[in-house]
Amino acid sequence: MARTAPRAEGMSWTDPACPVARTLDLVGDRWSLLIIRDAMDGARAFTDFQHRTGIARNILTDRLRRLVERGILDRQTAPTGRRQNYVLTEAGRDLFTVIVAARQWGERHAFAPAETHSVLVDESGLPLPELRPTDAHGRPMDVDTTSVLHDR
Amino acid sequence: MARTAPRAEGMSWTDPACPVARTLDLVGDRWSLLIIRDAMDGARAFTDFQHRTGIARNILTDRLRRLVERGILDRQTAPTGRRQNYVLTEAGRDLFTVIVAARQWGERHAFAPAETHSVLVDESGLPLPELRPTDAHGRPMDVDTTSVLHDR
DNA sequence: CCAATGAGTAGCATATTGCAACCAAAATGA
DNA sequence: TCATTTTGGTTGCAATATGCTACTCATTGG
Repeated sequence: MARTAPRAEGMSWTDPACPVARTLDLVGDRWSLLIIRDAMDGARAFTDFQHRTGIARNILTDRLRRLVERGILDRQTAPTGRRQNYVLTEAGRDLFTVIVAARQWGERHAFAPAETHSVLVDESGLPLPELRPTDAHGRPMDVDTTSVLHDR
Repeated sequence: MARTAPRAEGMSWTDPACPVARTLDLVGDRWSLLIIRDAMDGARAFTDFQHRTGIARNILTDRLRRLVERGILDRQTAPTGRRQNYVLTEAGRDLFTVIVAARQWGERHAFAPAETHSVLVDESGLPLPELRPTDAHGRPMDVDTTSVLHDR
């Protein structure tokens, strides 16, 4: 599989050298990650996404088209004819880690102690442990034990 | 430290039960995560953020204010007088995992093979290994080996 | 046949962003 | 000392993006 930058022509990057900025250019709007979240949770059809997110339909049309262009969703016309299915590509499925990180941060910081929320569980029903960046030896890393090399 | 939902009054959640949606409501706009990225990389002053991101100044003013309101940045007036410093709170620093996940996805999927990009390294200069969600026993998890419990 | 569903489009109103100019206090520097 | 620059904004206006409502047009299901 050829690995190419999925930049639909005409698109320009906010900060061409920064992977964080590129990711945000591709999926960093108000709705894209929620659409991807729902795709991961089984949504396939246009109306699935519309009902789960509550997004305006013209915007949904546009976001689905952009996500397809950008190689994150694949649009397949169902054999039955008119129905369209939007399924995650490999790049889309790989956003799982980003979604999990966002989910876990939200659980820790965006809920009052008494509030309940949905939970991500493994096949035996246990919640996933918290993601943690580490160095090559498995030692936990954070903001002040890492740095960004801006050259090369 | 009291753990309260940082919802500045008047704010309403896109999907109150979903931690992903709440995270996006708090930092999911075009600029907030880039501001946080720069804060993690040493930016403190208004003009630091303005130069690194290239964001319009009125929007920067607004985003900094919102991030402070939402408990992600702390605004401190430097002893010297006029200068303001925006520093990450504990919740802000905890977004490290989200930034790392976004960065690594971008490295994998938003660059052509020949392109170069900045790199996140540990104290000995080695790039951080890739984050991977696992279950309680350390087995790698992905989209189809997990599910979201919407109740509770 | 008739109603409902799926996947959109079109037109308009509102909200959000971006740009350029302006401003005042503090620090700098000649 | 006194002008200039830096810092951290604010204001007004233009350009974009988003959302709401109504309309299509082809299938399905009964």
